[in-house]
Amino acid sequence: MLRLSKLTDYAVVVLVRLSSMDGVQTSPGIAAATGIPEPTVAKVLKILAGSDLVSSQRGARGGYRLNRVLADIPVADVITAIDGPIALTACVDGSASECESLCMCPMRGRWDPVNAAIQSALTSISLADMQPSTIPLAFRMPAEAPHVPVQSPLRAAE
Amino acid sequence: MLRLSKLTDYAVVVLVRLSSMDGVQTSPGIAAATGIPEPTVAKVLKILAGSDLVSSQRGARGGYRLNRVLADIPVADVITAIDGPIALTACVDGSASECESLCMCPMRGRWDPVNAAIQSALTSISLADMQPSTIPLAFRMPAEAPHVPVQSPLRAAE
DNA sequence: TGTTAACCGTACTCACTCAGTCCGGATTGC
DNA sequence: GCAATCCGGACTGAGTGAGTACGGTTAACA
Repeated sequence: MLRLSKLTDYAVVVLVRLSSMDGVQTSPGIAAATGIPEPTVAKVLKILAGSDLVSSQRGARGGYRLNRVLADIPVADVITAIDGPIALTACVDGSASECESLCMCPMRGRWDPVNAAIQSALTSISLADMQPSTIPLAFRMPAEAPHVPVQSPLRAAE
Repeated sequence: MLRLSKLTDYAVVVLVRLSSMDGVQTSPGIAAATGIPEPTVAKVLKILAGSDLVSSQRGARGGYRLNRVLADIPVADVITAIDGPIALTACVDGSASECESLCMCPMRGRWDPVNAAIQSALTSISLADMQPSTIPLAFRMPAEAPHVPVQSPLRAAE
């Protein structure tokens, strides 16, 4: 499975939550609203603040505020902020030190078109496209509901 | 970083190597040619055989043989064979048991368009596109990579 | 000015996953 | 029968990431 870190998933949840209310929101408040552990929310917000996706306000009555509207935040930005540059293999980003020891690697640079395709796919989708309003079913999922994931176009890949 | 398992990387190398010669090839031979440890090559080939990408022939003078030409093998097939279904988050594939304990997750199903975009991107690229001779220069990633791929590294594998 | 509420930064631990290895068995050609 | 090769499973060590804890800093407010 192409793996995305859990923190990235959390980041999207947090950003969507931030956009749902005006003014600043505290990390405990977001944690309570989303069900994500509070220290984890704080961790995610801190990283996002470092990438200028949100801005922080310290002190009493402080909190976090979204810097841009959701439609202006491509998914690629969130993934890059949390996980670092989007690259499927170590060969593509800067950290190819390991590969240098294996100089006969015949795939050097071959993943570039794949990475480029994924990069452009992720850039073309904004967080607004992932908002509940566009797929109105899932925001309030009753606890007893049998877990029926929204039908995924990816099931064909199995 | 969007993570792809090393085995998938190896699988591409192995498949390209298989396509470069007629007849069956043994895993020790492929290991020697690619520099990948032999048990790992065997592991990759076994998985690929289970996905009908290659066929195996047991016994003396046995080995592995490519079932299709490279142009008929999309990258998505290789990734699916090695890593399982292409899905960025556990919510999308079947293994969402963990998510059931967190029923207020507002992102349920939201990753579907992202996964679909990546799936189509990966399906549109075949292994033949990753072969050394076929990469158009314009496809190279300009960003943040002082690491210029070695030209035609596949020769080293022959 | 002191208290309080919130962010900030770092370090730590635990658990999980994956790459790589090993071994015995089955199959096939000579 | 022997040798070469694939087959299948189990095991281990390393790496990584999620989550936690704690003390410090900043700013609003009474």
